[in-house]
Formats: sequence, C-alpha cells, structure tokens
Amino acid sequence: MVTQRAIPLHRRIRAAIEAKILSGEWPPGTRIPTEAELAATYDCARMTVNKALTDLAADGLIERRRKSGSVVKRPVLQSAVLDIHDLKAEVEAAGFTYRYTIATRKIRQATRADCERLQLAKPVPVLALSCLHLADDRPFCWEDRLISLAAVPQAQDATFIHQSPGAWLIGEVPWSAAEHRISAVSADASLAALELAPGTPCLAIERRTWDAEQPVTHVRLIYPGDAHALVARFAPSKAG
Amino acid sequence: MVTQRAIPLHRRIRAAIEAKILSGEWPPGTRIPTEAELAATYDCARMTVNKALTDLAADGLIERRRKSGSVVKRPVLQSAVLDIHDLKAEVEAAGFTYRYTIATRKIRQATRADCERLQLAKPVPVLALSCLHLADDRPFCWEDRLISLAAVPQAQDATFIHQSPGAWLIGEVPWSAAEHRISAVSADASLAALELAPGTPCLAIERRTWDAEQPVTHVRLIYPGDAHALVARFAPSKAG
DNA sequence: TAGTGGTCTAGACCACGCA
DNA sequence: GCGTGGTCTAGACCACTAG
Repeated sequence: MVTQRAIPLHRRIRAAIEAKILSGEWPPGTRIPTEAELAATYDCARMTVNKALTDLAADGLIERRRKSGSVVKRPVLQSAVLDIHDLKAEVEAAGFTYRYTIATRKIRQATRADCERLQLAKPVPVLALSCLHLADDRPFCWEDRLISLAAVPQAQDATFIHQSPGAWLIGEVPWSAAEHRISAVSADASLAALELAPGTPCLAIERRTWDAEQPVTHVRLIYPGDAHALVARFAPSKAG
Repeated sequence: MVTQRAIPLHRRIRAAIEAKILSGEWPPGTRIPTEAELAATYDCARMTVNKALTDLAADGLIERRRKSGSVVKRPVLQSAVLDIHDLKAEVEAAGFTYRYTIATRKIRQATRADCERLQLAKPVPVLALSCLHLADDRPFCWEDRLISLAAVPQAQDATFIHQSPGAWLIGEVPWSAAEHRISAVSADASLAALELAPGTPCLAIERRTWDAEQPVTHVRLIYPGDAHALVARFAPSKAG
C-alpha cells in the first residue's frame, strides 16, 4: 500500500467514518466498529484509530461508551459557533471608517441594579460608561458598560477617549469566561444617539465577563436591526 | 509522587497550563515550554504532554508552531458557542406544554425569491410551509419554511400535522451543514398569528441547511422580543 | 541546519458498565 | 466476568520553519 503522507492517517480514518455518517450510510444510532477492528481495517496501531474517534466525539458526531462501543449521535442542527466580532474590526472589514466617542463616564458604588447586571454578591465601586460606535461617521452601535473596579482597579485611571472600553479590557484581562444574551428591543429615548425612529427594532447583545470567578464587566450593545445581523456557520467537517 | 488516578495526567497538565494563562501569569504572546521540557517537568512521556497541548490548541488558548514552539494566543472574547435548542425541547424545558399547528402548505416551482432563500442555482420544486409554535397555548414562535423537493422528495408526502417540519427533517437528513443569521425585526401583518401589537420588536433567526453541498431548507423563526432570548456561554476550561 | 511539533508504533494496565 | 474505551509509555521518523 502506498502511504499518502500529505494527509495524516488519523485524519483519513476520521474522514472515512465522517463520510459514512454524513452520507447517511451510518444513520444515528449505528454502532461503529471497535477501535481494535478499525485498527485491523486500516492496518495501524489502536492509538491512531483512537485519535480519529476522539476527534469525532469532540465534534459531537459520535458518542463513545465503554463496553457498549461508539455509536453515531443524533445531529444537533441548532448548535452553532457564533462569532461576535470586535466592533472596530467588523466595521473596518466592511470597508468603513471606524470612529468611537465616549458619552458618559461615572464612578459610583454599585447600585442594586448594578449588582444584578454584574452579578455581584455585594456592592463594590464600579465604573459606568456609555459610548457610541460609528461607521463612516454614521451611528452604528450604542454601548452601555459597567466595569467592576474591584476586579479592574486600573480602569479608574483610564479615560477611554482614544480606545474603547472593550479594546482596553482585552489588554488588561487576558482570558476570561463570558456569557452572552441576544434579544430584540425597541429603540427608545436612551438610544437617542443612534438617531433612530422610536420603535425601530434593535438587536441587543449583552455580555457578562468573569476573570477567575470574579465579575469583571457587563456590556450591552445595541444595534439598529436593519443595519446589523449575527451570522454563524456550522459544518461538521470543519468544526473543531 | 502519588499518582491521582481520578483525573488523567494529560488533563492535569492541561489544567496547570490553563491556570497560568487564565491567571495572567503567562500573558498572550508568552512562549510556553516545549513538549520535551514539559515531559521532563511532569515526568511523563512526550505523547501525554502532546495531548494536553493539542487540547489547548483546539480550544484556542494557545497556538502551536514548529520550530518556534507554542505561544499563548490573544483571547477572542467575542466568540461563543450558541445553542439554539429544539423548539419543543426548549418549551418543555421551561415547564410549558408544547403545541404546534400548521398554517399553510404549498408546493410550487421555486420563484426567484425562493431561489435566493435556498441559494438555488436554478429553480426546482419546493415545499413552502408556515407554522405556529405554542407554549401553553400561547403563540411563541412563527415559522416560515422552504424545503427543496429536489433534495428531500419525500417531503411531498409529509403532512406535518403531528410533527413539525424541523423535527421531521432531522429524521430525514441525518447530518448537514448550516448557516444561521440572527437579526431584529418589527412585527407586521405577516406575523398576525403571534398576536403582537404592530411594531413589537422580534428576534428573527434564519437557518439555511445543506446536505452534501445541496440546499435542503431555509427557515425563518420569529420570536417576540420580550419573550425570548438566545444565551451562549464561553468558558475556556469547558469549551470543547 | 537544527529545533520543534506531528505523527505513529506496539505494546501495557486500568476503569467502566453491560451481561 | 469481560469487552470496550481511556490512558500512558518509550521509543521512532518525518515535516516544517526560524535563524
């Protein structure tokens, strides 16, 4: 047998099994051969087959169980990786000039509403910001943000005049967990800066961020509904 | 050293490195030790370290390059796994009774608009459906769907009286690629079944599905904005 | 050219969970 | 029990690429 070195063996095994699943030859519930059987089929070590199957399981195409073996899972059509791009990158990718202005900036002891927004156990000093993002000087997105000064004390000295809070925070809080909430709202007086007719439907994206279990920030981004949409793709062969 | 068999070694190695990244001890750009160094540190085989690092790379926490080694990546805060649950499961999980009714069902040659919705190269026969999903007999979601009869000819004989098109399709087209688009719209006459005041903001989720490069279906789901939101979580340690 | 990750082997022992 | 996947080893050769 001629070994094709261009594509690793474990990938070829994975692809072969994936093809059988995607084509419907192995419908959901089908029990796939054991690692030992596949190793014999492809004349390779069990570890190599294991890598292929572990990969497929990570991508949700199969489910692995001891003793009973691996079976093809039912598809979860409704799951998708959502990429909410960085505002500046998003605007510039669309070929527009990005601009940003800060509207308000206040430091206060967290109110009860602030505690709920940040999911704080007890009040701490917070920085409340609101900003406007523009594409070609056209209002594009309204941002309403709360930053916990307990988690990010250095925010107290940041002016956010030249850099948006989001971009600044990425540099200060390297990695974190986040929760997103996407909903639809109606434009009202609080969104006057977006220059929309009252009642215009808007997309609202809320993001809560933690660093090591500590609440960091809560942001609410409002986009005019006709000017923005979120797009997500899901392809089994490309998921990873 | 006492081996803790409860947690596999490669997971413990992964967790140790992840902790250094998440804590900020290893900020983005930091070059992490080579596989050989880590294998010596943890007194194990290089393969074990390799599994830990491959894992971290798959989750996007590090980037691996030959010769130059592995480095901590910049975080992508705005990426999240979005789970758009099955409508029936979603309603029942919330403790309501799920009900479904079909409003219209028509077979026609694809119009130009249909071709655009399904991204068809040339017109084929299609099945156009509209349905209402109810939670505790309260209108919950309006569905507007197009199914390509070229891809799913057996849809011609399905009545969709007892089973919603989405549930039926999952059984007929086992696995597929999908594209989602989420936006905000205003309630209008076409959504009369949702019994909303005109202008009520609604969340619109569009999903296009392919099976082996062939367009299968396009669906538009409309939810009242105040009654529904999409939630996604992103936690580096849990991402898979 | 030499350092680094990518892949692969041919074994091994163990834990889980059906029978 | 005992079959299956989960993990791990101690090597090996190769491919890529930065210096």
